[in-house]
Amino acid sequence: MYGIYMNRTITEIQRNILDFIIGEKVDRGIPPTRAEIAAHFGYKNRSTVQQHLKALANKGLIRLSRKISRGIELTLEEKFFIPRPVIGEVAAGNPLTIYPDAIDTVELPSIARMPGDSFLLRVKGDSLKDAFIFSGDIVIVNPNLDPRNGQIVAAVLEDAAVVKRFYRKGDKIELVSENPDYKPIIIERNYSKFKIVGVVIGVYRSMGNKAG
Amino acid sequence: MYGIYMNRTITEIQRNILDFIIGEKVDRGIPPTRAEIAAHFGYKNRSTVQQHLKALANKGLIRLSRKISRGIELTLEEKFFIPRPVIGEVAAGNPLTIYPDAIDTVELPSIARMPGDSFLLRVKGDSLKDAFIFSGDIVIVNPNLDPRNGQIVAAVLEDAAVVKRFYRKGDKIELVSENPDYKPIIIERNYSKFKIVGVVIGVYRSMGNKAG
DNA sequence: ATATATACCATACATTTGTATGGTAATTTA
DNA sequence: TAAATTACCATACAAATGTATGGTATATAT
Repeated sequence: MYGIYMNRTITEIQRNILDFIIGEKVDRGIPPTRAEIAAHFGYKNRSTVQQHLKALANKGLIRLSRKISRGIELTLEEKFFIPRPVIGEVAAGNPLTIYPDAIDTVELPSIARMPGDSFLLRVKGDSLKDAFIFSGDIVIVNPNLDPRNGQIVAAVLEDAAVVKRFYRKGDKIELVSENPDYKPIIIERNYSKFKIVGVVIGVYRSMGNKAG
Repeated sequence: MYGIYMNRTITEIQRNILDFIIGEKVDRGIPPTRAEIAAHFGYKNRSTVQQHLKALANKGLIRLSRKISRGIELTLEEKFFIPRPVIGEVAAGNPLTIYPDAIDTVELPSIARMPGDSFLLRVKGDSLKDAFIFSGDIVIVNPNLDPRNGQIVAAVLEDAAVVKRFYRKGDKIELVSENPDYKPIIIERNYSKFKIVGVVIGVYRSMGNKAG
């Protein structure tokens, strides 16, 4: 509509720079300066970076606030959604296999700033429906927390992953579904093929276009 | 107003500066510089700001990255949660009044980066429970979208706010609860005290400590 | 009474930062 | 073939930035 035709394809170098900017925003909380980008990629001056940034801006992927340090805004998906890898699907009902690589990406709101080592899992199954977690929801898992009784955790059990409520009972660990259709999983103390992956600290559900 | 002297508590001025930093991070995506803070509060130089920042850093509320522009890190809640104002409570059941100021803050994951003009509402009531939105959930409202039939919207009706499913039927707009206990609200075409606030694009629920 | 925290001001300075201009070279597009 | 685009380089500069020092004044704590 507006005379300028936007070429949306970006080069590999531009892609790498964009990824670096996103990574810095996510991990450090602030976008990088030209100098920081140049240092990261080994450029000897900032002009090279500036040209790549202008290219990215022309293609509509970022917006540069003039004269503002670190003034790089992401315009991905109308500035609102950022693709995040979903590293696996996790059974709220019966265990499902975790895939070695990310199975998918989900468009989390740019709200969805993940801290360094947290990750996302998509829930399959309905065993947690009484905890208001449903099939298709994205759970945010923090691997740095020790689970307390009653919290919902993600755990790996024989190369499969589950999301269930956690209870420690003496020597044993009990993983309980909220849904009475599923029986608790009881893990003995010295069972080796079991590992708590992290604590579910949040649930996100996109309301997309679908009705409900 | 000069408060009670206490080493660990922060003063009102420090609180205001902290709020401004959080707001800038949330709204603009980047923390402010000393100069920007000074301009906002009417200080004539940056040294005043620097002293307040040092006070905040001494009290553990922020961390200052030396020589890094905009290098203000929030250390709230282990860097993971950021308080966001909840501008009102919204009835999924019957309308509730919107308060002139933020009624509360909710600790969204720092994941929770909101775009400039989107906002959060906490849902009260159970009229949307069949859409899996429950009392206490935080809905993310994008005011820049035009609602389509079947989408869940936030609307203001005579100074109260509701979250309901939207249907346009000829001249009328129908706001439907998922829960059959509540009757649809029907708005005539030229009814002036009605306004669509935005489309609910996501739901976030923190899993806190509680077992629920 | 003395030390400390708060709350502003002014001045100063070495770096950093965004930005511009101009150059070389390879590649892609029209 | 000509014109862009991409991908680097070097140099330059005004403005912005973090930071420090020192001053004045008030309020609080020991």
